[in-house]
Order: sequence, then structure tokens, then C-alpha cells
Amino acid sequence: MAQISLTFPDGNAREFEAGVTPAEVAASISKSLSKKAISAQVDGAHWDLAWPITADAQIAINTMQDEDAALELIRHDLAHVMARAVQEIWPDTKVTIGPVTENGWFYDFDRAEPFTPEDLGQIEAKMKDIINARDEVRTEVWDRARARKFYEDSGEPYKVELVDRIPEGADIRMYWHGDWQDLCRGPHLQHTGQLPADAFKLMGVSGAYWFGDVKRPMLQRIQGVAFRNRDDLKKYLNFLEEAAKRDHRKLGREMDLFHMQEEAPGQVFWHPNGWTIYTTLQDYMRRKQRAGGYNEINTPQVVDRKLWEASGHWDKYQHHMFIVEVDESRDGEDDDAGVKNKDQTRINALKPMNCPCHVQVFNQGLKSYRDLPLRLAEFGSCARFEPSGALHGIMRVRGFTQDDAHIFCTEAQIQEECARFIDFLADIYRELGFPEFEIKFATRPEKRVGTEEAWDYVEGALENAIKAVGRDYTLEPGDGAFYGPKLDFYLTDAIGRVWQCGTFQVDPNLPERLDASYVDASGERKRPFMLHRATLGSFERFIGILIEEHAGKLPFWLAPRQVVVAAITSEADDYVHEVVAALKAQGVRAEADVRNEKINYKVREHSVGKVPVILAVGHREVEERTVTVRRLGEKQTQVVTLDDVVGQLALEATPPDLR
RNA sequence: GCUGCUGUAGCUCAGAGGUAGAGCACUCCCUUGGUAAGGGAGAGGUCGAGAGUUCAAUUCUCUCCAGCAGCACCA
Repeated sequence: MAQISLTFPDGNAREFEAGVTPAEVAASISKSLSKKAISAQVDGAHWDLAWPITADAQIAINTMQDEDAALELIRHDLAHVMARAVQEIWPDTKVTIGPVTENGWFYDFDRAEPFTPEDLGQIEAKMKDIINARDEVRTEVWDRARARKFYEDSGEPYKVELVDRIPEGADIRMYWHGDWQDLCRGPHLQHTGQLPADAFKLMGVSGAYWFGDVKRPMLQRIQGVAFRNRDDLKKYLNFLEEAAKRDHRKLGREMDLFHMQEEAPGQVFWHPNGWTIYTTLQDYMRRKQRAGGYNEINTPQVVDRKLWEASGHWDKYQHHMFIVEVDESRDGEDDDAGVKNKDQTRINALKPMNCPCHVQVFNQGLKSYRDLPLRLAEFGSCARFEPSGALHGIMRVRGFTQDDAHIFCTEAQIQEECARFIDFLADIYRELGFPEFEIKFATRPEKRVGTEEAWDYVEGALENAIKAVGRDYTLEPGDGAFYGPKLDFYLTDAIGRVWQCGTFQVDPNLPERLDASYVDASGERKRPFMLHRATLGSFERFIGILIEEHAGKLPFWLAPRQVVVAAITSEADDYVHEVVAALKAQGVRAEADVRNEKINYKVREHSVGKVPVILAVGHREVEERTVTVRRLGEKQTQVVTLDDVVGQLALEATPPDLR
């Protein structure tokens, strides 16, 4: 038998017979390690304790102390345990796949009856039984024909399909614990008893398409979360509770920012408080854009289908547009005039995006190369008929306003404009409190227009630009638009959901379709490139993220209600109004609270309402012409003179770009 | 759009085949109180919409609308 050399993390090497398993290696070290072992790292690969090692390698034995490996195995094997529990309770259930997710796992089932929330408790109990049974996990490598036949005979059509999908040459691993069987590539724990019975929880049932394909059957997905121990599970559940408290939909109601209602699904009714945030942010963006070399424009919202046909949107996105039909023969008639005259019905669409309109602005008058790059910006109100299931508070809506702009430029200007934009965006994200964001670079998709050389050039320009500004990014091959590559900029919400905000896209296609041109230095007509870009993305989504990021406690300059001046006794009312007036004169959003309530009550109410500063005034303050300052989240108060507090708060109310 | 769940007062929620209840918020009164809920009284609901079953439906059934979770989608 050939000998191999295994090197341990401490650098020592030992000889073993080829084909030795990590379990045997662990046993050769100590009995306790053998018991505690859960898996191994073999040359960096996560290795089942039962898999043979046939060549020299670096080896490390994993125990529950190795967090990544432990979580991977716990979540993975719990998926199997759950599938077994489900099949034991409802034997007619077909199993499919059950991968590990960020905090746990899910398993998709095919069963005629829906699982109810009450079923979850039963499944959990059964899972605990399986864990307590300490069933040994064993795996075997089978050939394809045998595995296929096995699943056909056992009535598991999804497993048959999975076997067929396993690439040629890869091992087909059959997995058992107890009598229960699954198909799985592993690695696995030694036995189910290594699973923590008190550190997992089933979180819910939902639908999911088989292989994510709308045309395939919808399966039932049961999700679970799992950790190494009970404390970690508790911590996670606590985190979810905290995250729910900062949900922008909840805070939007509590802070009286906006509401939504049935008659206008996916559209926002902004209340005074919310609209204050919106306009403050918009004013800020307007200044930033002006400083950044953009020209602000505004274009129509109801536009004839002809333009959408020309731009290509009618073909591709008609079902996602709000179509507005107008019978123009009724122009000037009463509302009760007859039925629609089809021949004179004009079909329009609410604009789902601003680019075609921006090309119309560009196309007015002859443009010279001297005009380029021409940056046209618009706070463009768009409407998209998003699928009902996609709607989510103000994060994903049907009516929204983009901080959109299109840069018309030459091919040679793309890289410079891209670098310039990333700097522009990073500066704004930083000022708005998001120093961290993620960039994804999406390259040419399978279905695309344009030559390979053109794609090479443009992708190169974008990549160079990111590198020039020294930003990290992740590559998303094949994820670009059909007309060009793009950079997308992502922020994360309170519960870790990632939202696309900014974007930067290169488009040589639309100028062609809408016949945009400029005159170059030699007097020839040339096609400009068009760069689509948005910084915040949509005001709606960005404000949603701001609310969640700050748990409603917005930075002072963005807070809709910045200061409440609260009277402790009604004898201070006049002075309260004087203080409010002094603050307002300096541009601070201040209001008086002279209600017949105790100061405790007022402090509580405005704290709950996330007002950053409460100024309390009573007899003392009136006499001394001071105020007592209480900042949100602080118990300490501070007595300050009226003049000082006005000056200080006026400074804090100044947007970051004007300080 | 798909699967499942949900829809009762402004908000959070209880309730039952015999036409509704709590707390907070709101209005009024008492209280002028020094930093996270002072006391009392009052007002407030076509029980998401429509149809069906029933002597009787907010409750049961169906359809629709909206919301929530996930999937799919996101120019």
C-alpha cells in the first residue's frame, strides 16, 4: 500500500496509508478529537470525515470550534433532518433540494396539501427526535444508472432530474441517516446527535419555483435558521426583532412621514414630515448636481407610444408600463358624451424612464463636439407597473422619482465620465452617512447588440475607471444590459437585504434608435454615447434606506422635525413662541409644544417621535433667557443661553455640502 | 404574476353564526406639573369589497382588492 504524507496545521507531517480517512487520522491523534471531529479541511477543501485521502495534503480536523465549517455542516444536515421529518409525517411528500443559506437553510417540497404554520411545530418536534436518535450518517458513491433507477423506483422524480443534472465525472453521492435517504454531495456530520437540538428554528413556509423557473411547478419551501448554540440563535432572533422596529413602513407611520392605500398601490402619499425629508434631500442633490456639471431639465410624463416604439421599450416592457388611452375626438365635450371613438384614440404611456425624453432634448438644435460631454439631469417622475408581489413599502414602488441623468459624450470620454461619477456618488454617499457601499460590475450578457470590439473597449473603460478611483468591486459576468455594461451601487437595509441604488450604464444603442448625433471636429455627423446614471436611484427607495439605517433618528439636517420647544408651565408659553421664532428665523425646523401636559409626557412623546432636540423651558429659563437642551437618546440635559442654542442648532441644520 | 398567510376604531390587537370590545391616540374638564405615559369624562366602526349558504353572516363558502413572507421580476 502506498504511503502519503499529511501535514497538520502546526507544520508537522505524518505518513499514512493512501486512502486514509480524516476520521482515522483524528482517531490516531486522540480519542477525544475523534469524538469531537465534525469534518476536515484537506488542501483547503471542506472534507467529509469518511472521504478517503489519496495523495499528500495539508490537513486540519474541524470541530464545533471552527465556526464556518460547523455552521455549514449544522445547517446542511438540518436540511436533511427536516426533509426526513417531513417525509416521516407526510410520506407522500416529494423531496427536492435543501441548500444552506446565510443564516440557516431551506428545503423545497412537493406536496398537494399546503404546510400550515402549525405544521412547523410538529416538524420541529420530529427533528428533535431524529437528532436525539443519534443516527449515523453514511454515504456511498453510486453510478448514475443505479442512482437514477433507485429514485425512479422510490417515486422521487425531482431526484431523478437532479441525478441527470450532475455533471459527467462528478461523484454521485447517496446519503443516509437511519433508514432515510437523500442525494447529496456532502460533507456531513458523523451522526445526527452532533446537531444542536436547541439552536435552530423553522421560520416559515413560502412558495418557490423548481429551479427558479416560472414555468416549472411551484414547490413549498420551509426555511429554518440555525446556529451552533442556543445563545447564538437567541441573538439572531433578537436581531430580527430589532430590525422589525426599524422597518421603514412602521417608522413611516409612527413618524407620520407617509402612507399608502389601496386605491394607489405602490404609490406614496407623502405627509408633511416625509415630504420635508424628500425636499431637503432633493435640494441637496440639486446643489450637488449643479456643482457636478449637470444641467437640470424636466420632461413630460405622458408620452405617445410612438416614442416608446422607437426607443424599443414598447416591445420589451409594454406589460410593465401604465398605458393611458385618450379619445381625442372628445376634446372639449361633456363627460357624458357617448362611447369612445376608437379611430381617434391616442395611446400614451406614463414614462417608465427618462432616457428617451432626454434624447429629445439633446436632439433639439445641432450639437457640436464642443458641447460634449453634455450632462442632462432630471428629477424624473416615472411609473412602472411592477408585479404586485414585488411591491415593498417605499423601497419598491410603481410611482417614483429618480435622480436621473444622461451624459452624452464621445467614446473617448466614457472612462473619464465614469471615474468622475464614481467620485461624485462616493462623495454624496459619504455625506449622507453611507461610507460603505458595494459596486457590482456587470458585463456583456448572452443576448446583446454591438460588436465584440465595442464591448471590449467599453468594458475596459469602466474597469479602468473603477481602478482609477481605487474602489473594490465584484464582477457579475453576463449581467449587463443588452446594449452595454453597467456598474450598480448597492446599500443594505436593516435586516441585511441589499438594494440597488446608484447605477452607471453605457448605452450606444439608444442614440442610434432615436437618431442622436453631433458634429465632430472635422464637420462630420457622429453618434454620441449615452451614459445612464442615477446616484440615489429613487428618492423613495433611498429615503426608505435612510430611515432604516438610522432607525428613524435621521441626522439633524434631514430630520423633518428638528426641535420641539416644550413649555413646562403655561407661564412660559410666550417665551416658547419667542424661542421657536428665533430658531425658525435661522432656518431651523422648530415647533412649540404648549399643550396642557406635563414635561414628562412631552419628552416621552417627542422622543418616541424621534425629534432630535427638545428644548424645555420653565420659570428659570424665562428669567435667565436660556433653554434646557435634551438630545434624543441622552438622559443628560444642558442649560444653554438662547443665543448660543440658536447659533448651534442653525449650524447643525446646515446640509453637509454647505458647512 | 405564483404559493401560503392576513384584512375588526387613527395605531396595536381581542372577539363570536344572533348586527362589536380593550389599550394607546383624539375631544372636553380638573390639574401648572422640571425631563420617557397625572386624573376624570366623552366621542369614534357598512368588521377590505361583492356575491352565495342561512330565519339570521363581520363570523361559513366563493370571487375580487390590498397587505405580509418567500419565489419570479426589476429597462
